[in-house]
Amino acid sequence: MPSAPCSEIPIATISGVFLATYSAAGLSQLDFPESQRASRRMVTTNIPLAHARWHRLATRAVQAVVAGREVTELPPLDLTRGTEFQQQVWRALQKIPLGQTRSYREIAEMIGKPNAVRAVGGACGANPIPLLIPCHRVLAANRKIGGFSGGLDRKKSLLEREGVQWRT
DNA sequence: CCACGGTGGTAGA
DNA sequence: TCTACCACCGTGG
Repeated sequence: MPSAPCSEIPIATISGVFLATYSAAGLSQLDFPESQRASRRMVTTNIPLAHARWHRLATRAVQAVVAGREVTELPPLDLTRGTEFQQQVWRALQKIPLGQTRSYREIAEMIGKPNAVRAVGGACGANPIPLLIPCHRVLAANRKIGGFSGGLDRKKSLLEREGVQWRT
């Protein structure tokens, strides 16, 4: 029995070609078009049926977020690569509705660690599935843009499409 | 250990 | 408002 390999499959959007990675448990990673990983992508052949099914959902979901539309259905997300703390943060991020934002402090409070504010920032930066785990909807407490590992320009355009305002 | 963040709150100019 | 300074805490080396 071959151990289940990961599939890497591109997702074409109006903002470039992302790269989705699937494990046996679900979507495990999403890379930005300009990332090394996305540009060096190998074409995965013999894609398992489960991965193909998840990919259809992931494709629609990524295209929706990029366009500022509501996500209807997500594939299962495999977050097991993260630490316990990171997984808590990532789950909290998933609760932020389209068009809304939270501060790093509010996320820290949501997971019951009100003082772990900076660590929350770190966990956001380690988010393996940006867009679908909407770390772009986290702003600084003063309502300024904050940071974004995928590039601030991308964060800004995502927020713009969702109709979110921030302070310059 | 130590150093480093996608922070936040305070103080003073 | 802007700057400087520091407490805070999870990660990775």
